[in-house]
Amino acid sequence: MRSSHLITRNSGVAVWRQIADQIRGDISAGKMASGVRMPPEVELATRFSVNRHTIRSAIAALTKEGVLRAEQGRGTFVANAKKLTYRIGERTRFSEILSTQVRETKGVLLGSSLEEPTAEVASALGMHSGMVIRIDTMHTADNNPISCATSWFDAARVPNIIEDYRATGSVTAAFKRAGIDDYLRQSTIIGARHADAEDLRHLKLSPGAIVIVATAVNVDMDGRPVEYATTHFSADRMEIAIGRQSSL
Amino acid sequence: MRSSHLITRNSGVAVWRQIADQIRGDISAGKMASGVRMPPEVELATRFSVNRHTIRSAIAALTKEGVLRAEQGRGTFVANAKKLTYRIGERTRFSEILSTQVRETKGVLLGSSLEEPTAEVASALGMHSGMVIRIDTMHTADNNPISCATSWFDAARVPNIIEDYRATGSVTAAFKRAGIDDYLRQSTIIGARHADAEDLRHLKLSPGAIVIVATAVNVDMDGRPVEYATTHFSADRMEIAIGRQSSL
DNA sequence: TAACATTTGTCCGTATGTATA
DNA sequence: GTATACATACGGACAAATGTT
Repeated sequence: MRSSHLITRNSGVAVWRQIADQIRGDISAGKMASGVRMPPEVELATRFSVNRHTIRSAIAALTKEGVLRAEQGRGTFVANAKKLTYRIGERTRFSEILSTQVRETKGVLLGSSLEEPTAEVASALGMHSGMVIRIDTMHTADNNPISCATSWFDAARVPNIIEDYRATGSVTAAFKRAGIDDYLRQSTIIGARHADAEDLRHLKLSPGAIVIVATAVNVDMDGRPVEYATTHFSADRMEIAIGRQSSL
Repeated sequence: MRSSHLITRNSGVAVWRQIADQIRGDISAGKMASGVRMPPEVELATRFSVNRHTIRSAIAALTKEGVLRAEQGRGTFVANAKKLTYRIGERTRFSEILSTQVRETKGVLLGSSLEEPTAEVASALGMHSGMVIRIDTMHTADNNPISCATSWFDAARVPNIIEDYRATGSVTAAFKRAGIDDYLRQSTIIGARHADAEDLRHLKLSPGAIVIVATAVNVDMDGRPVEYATTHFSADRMEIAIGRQSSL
């Protein structure tokens, strides 16, 4: 399809990192299945037209990330596997979406605060006065970190959301305790950027990694906004799907 | 909100490039309006905790990209502007989506071929036999490149798609000529990755840049697939929206 | 067992790029 | 602009582990 082993020099991005990014991309795009043996270092070196040591730097970085696994005398193998798919629709529930793809999902509360809403947050939540509760969370699938999020709620509407989330590890469950039995996804805006320092720490990524940023508004059954959230997904572990069915 | 002027060292990404990426991101996120004067170099240097020479390297790179504009004796100014929003729904038409945000959009045919479909393409188009036509296209908004795409079509269904696209610069218009008056977006899968060499060339990006990859299936009014396409958007110039209305 | 090819791991030195003072 | 320290990339040589003949 679309594969060019081209390296740009003097670009501020080290050659070993460009190669590592390309290999990681190929793996997470499914071009090399889990457990498959990589071509030997010398072959990769000629393919990318670089020194073997440069290939070794790239492999070392990917080994540290857990994407590859090198064995002396035998070769280097693909350790990681396929991407998860996060399907966005009217009913978007984190654990439900992934339940068919992984054994277990978990949500952890990283921090929280009661704060004055910014114009953006107030507008998204349709608020004219009052405070908002902000919670920072991190989510894992089968104990692999896949996303971290910041959510804002109207403090008057769900005053106990912090405690409820900590107890349940789920916004859906926390909403139920606050009397919000159901809610719908009103809008989602999707972008992508380099992972920042926080992303690197929470998602266990290495610098230069990419995160998909989804900014969403959830509304109750009367159409009133109840949650405004931005979620950062590791682009190597997750893709977003829209529409009725997968085409792949 | 979420802004850390944090730099990761020894990551394979030069500090000047990390700073350039961050400034470019801030600009396209709308944090600095078009035409605004940048803070002086010394201030940026203290803000990022780096040497002034390093800031100069970052600014030089962004000037070369056209994101900033340096004026003799006056200072450095933001040349570029806000992100465009690509709203995905049942009726997704490239030029219609952007018509309210830009003056003019254009589609250019980069290349085309008649080929044996891969399993992925055949499955997406619901084909069991026959050849597919592949076209590579590039799209601009007000003469700025914002996306490039590869599309596949059933050759038996739209045999003249290449000529028709070249003449009209639009899939919608080319479909009309083939008797397909209307079509709907069935599914979209969204991911993000580093720009490859082709992306860099077509979208005029610099290495390390990020592209949003949207893989879509369009169906005719009878629900039969008519187009399978993967589009690469520059993540700095575009974001994807889903749902009824923007929340921002 | 032994010899051999293959592949990863480690060491040397050298030139250039990056970042600081 | 100059000087210094470190990261990056290259070239070569050899050691260590593995599998095969």
